[in-house]
Amino acid sequence: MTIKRVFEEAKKLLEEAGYPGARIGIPKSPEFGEAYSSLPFEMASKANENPMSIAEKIVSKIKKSRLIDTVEIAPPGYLNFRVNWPFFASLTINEVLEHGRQYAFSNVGKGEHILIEHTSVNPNKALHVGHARNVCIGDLLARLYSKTGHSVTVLNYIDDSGAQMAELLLGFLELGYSEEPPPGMRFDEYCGDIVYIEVNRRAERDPEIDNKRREIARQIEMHGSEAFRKARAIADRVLRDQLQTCARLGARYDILCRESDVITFNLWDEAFRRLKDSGVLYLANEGAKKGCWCIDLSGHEVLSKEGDEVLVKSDGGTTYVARDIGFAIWKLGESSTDFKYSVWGKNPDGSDILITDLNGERKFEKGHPKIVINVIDSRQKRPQAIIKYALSKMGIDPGRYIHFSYEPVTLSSRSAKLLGMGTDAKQVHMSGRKGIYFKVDEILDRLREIALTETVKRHPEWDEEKLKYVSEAIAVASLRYSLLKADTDKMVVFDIEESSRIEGDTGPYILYSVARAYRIMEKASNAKIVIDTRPPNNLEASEKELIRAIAHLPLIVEETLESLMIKKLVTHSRQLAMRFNDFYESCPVIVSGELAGFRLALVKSYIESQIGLMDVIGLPILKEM
RNA sequence: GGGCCCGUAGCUCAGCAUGGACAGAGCGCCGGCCUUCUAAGUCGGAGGUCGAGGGUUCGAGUCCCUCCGGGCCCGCCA
Repeated sequence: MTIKRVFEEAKKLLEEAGYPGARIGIPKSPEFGEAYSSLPFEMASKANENPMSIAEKIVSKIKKSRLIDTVEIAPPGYLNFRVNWPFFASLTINEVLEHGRQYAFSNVGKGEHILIEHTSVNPNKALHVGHARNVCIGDLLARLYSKTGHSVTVLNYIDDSGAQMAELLLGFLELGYSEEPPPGMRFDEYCGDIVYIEVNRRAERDPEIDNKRREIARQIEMHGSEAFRKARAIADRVLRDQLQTCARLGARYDILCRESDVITFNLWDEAFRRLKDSGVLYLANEGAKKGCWCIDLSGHEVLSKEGDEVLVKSDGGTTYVARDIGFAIWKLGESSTDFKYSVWGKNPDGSDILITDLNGERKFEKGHPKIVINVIDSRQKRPQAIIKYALSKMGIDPGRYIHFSYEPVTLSSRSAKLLGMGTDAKQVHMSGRKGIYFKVDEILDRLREIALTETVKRHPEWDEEKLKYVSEAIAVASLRYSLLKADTDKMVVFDIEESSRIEGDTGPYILYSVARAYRIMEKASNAKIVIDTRPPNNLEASEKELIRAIAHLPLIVEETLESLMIKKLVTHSRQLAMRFNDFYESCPVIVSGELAGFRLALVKSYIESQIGLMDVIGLPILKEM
C-alpha cells in the first residue's frame, strides 16, 4: 500500500497544518513529486486571494515527516510533495519481497462468495474471437476476485435446448450428414463450419426443410424425447471441444449448467409465483400479446418507454427472459431448490468441472453470493435490465446482480473480405450463420506459428517441445492482451493482420520484459550477487520510476475492484514493463559493483509485482523467450 | 419514435469515473543504438481544430446541454 501511504501522509501533514480534508492526487510527471494537492486553487477562489500566496502560507505551516521530506510550491499554485527516496524505496521493495506475487492483492474478500458466469456459448460451433473476449473478461474477473480473497464460483451456461440445436439435429437425422467430422477436423468446427451453415442455407431456400427444423425445435423442448436426448449428446460433444479452446486461453470453470436441466428444475415456477405475488405480472386479455403473461414495466424509468415484456407465451412456454429470471434467483442463492451434479472433467489446474445432472451424486456449494457477475455483451442490456427489475420486485437486492457488459468484437472490412465477404463498411459483425468469423484456435495457431519462427531464430538449440511451449505461451499472451486492453465500452475491431503482431503494445512485450528480468536473476546468481534492499542515497531516475510504478500497483488493484474497469490492470502491466525496460537500458545490474545488490532487489521486485499482475490478467509467464 | 455505446495523430488506441501543470503510447514513415544482463528491446524526428457549438469553473480532452457522424438494442427468438 505504499503510494497510498504517501497520500495519507500528505493528507495528514496538511491536516496537522490546519487544512483538513484536502484531496491528494498523482502528479502527471515525476518532476512534480510523488503526490500533489491543488488546495490553494480551491481556497483562492473562495478567499479571493492569489493561489501562490496561499500556497506559501500553507507550506510555511507544514511539518515534514520521515516519508515526505519536501513540500514545494509550483506555479500557478500547486503543492508538490516529495518523498525521502531511500526510505520510500526501501519500504516499497521490502513490502514486495515480503509478499511475493501476492503483493498488491490483499485479502479484502475475506472468503466472501462471488459467482461469475461467462463463456455461455451455444454448443453448436467452435468458439470465435468474439466469444474469446467474453471468456477472457470473465476469466480475468474470476482471477481477480480469487486473488483478493474471494471464494469464486465460475459458471458456464450451456444452452442445449435452443433452436440452434435443431439445425444440427436436422442435419444429422434428416439430411444425411455424418456424425463424424472429416479427418483432422474437430467436432465443434465440423458442426459450426459445415453442418450448421449448410443446413441454414438449405432451409432458407427450401420451406420443407425449414418446416422440419421447426418440428425438431419443438421436439427438443420435450423432456425425454429422442430429439431431446440427441441434442444433449451432441451438445456435450461440442462442449468437450469448446472447453479445450477455453483451457487453451487459460480459463477454468467450476460448474456447467445445462439449460435442459434448468428447465427441469422449474426455477421459473418459483419466480412466477413471487412475481405474481408482487403484482408486477399480468395476463394480457387483448391486443397482440393476448394470452401472454407479461411483466409490467411502467414503473421503470427507462424500460417503461419500450413496452412490457412477455414472460410466458400464450402456448404456456417460457421466454428466454423468464428462464433467466428463474436462473438468476438460483445464482443469487435465493431459490429453494438446488442442482445435483456429476463430474464432467478436469481443469488444467486439476480441479473438477461439474455439470448439472438430475441423477448426479455430487453437491456443489456456491454459497449465498455477495454478487453475481454475468459477462454478456452489450446487446443484451435490455433483457438484463428486465431481470434486475424483476429481482427488485421480488424483494431481492438488484445491486447483487451485475450485468458486466462489453461491446462485441467485429471484423475489419479487410478481414471480412478475407473471409469472402465484400463490404464497404469499416467493420462488419461476425455471423455464425453466414460463416463470417475467425475461430479462436485458428487465430492461436497462426500466432503460434509466427512466434515459433521468431523463437527458432533466437534459440536454434532448443528442442521441439520447448519451442512449442514457448510459442504457445506467446500466442495466448498476445490474444488475451489484445482482447483485455481494450475498453469494454468500445467495440474491438478485429483484424487478423493487425493481431498477428507480437511487437510493440502487445502481450509478448510484457512477457519479454519478465524474461529479461529472469535472465538478470540467473546471471546474478552465477556472479554470486546477493539481494540487498538498502537503497543508495542517489537513485537513478529510471530506478525511481520503476519503484513508483510498483508502488502504484496496490492502488490500481483497489480501483479495479471498485470500478471493475479491468483494462486498468492491463494498462498498468504495460506501464510496469515500460518502466522496467527503461531501467534495463540505463542501469546495468551485474557489473554495477556496490549497486548490484540493490538493483537486483529491484529486479526481483519487478518480477514479483509483474507476475502477480500477470496471474490476474492470465498472461503466461516465461523465464526465457 | 424510444434507449444504450463510441468519436483524441494517417491507422489502432491510453488519458475522462475523482476537472489542474507542456494531450500520451503502439503501428506505419525517416534516422540512430547489439565485442556490458535477450534488439520480441531502445533512443531521436516528423505527425493533434481532443467530432462541432454552447454552458459551468480561477481552470474542461475530462462535468452539463444541443447538434453531427458511426454502431447496437427495442420479437409470443435465444
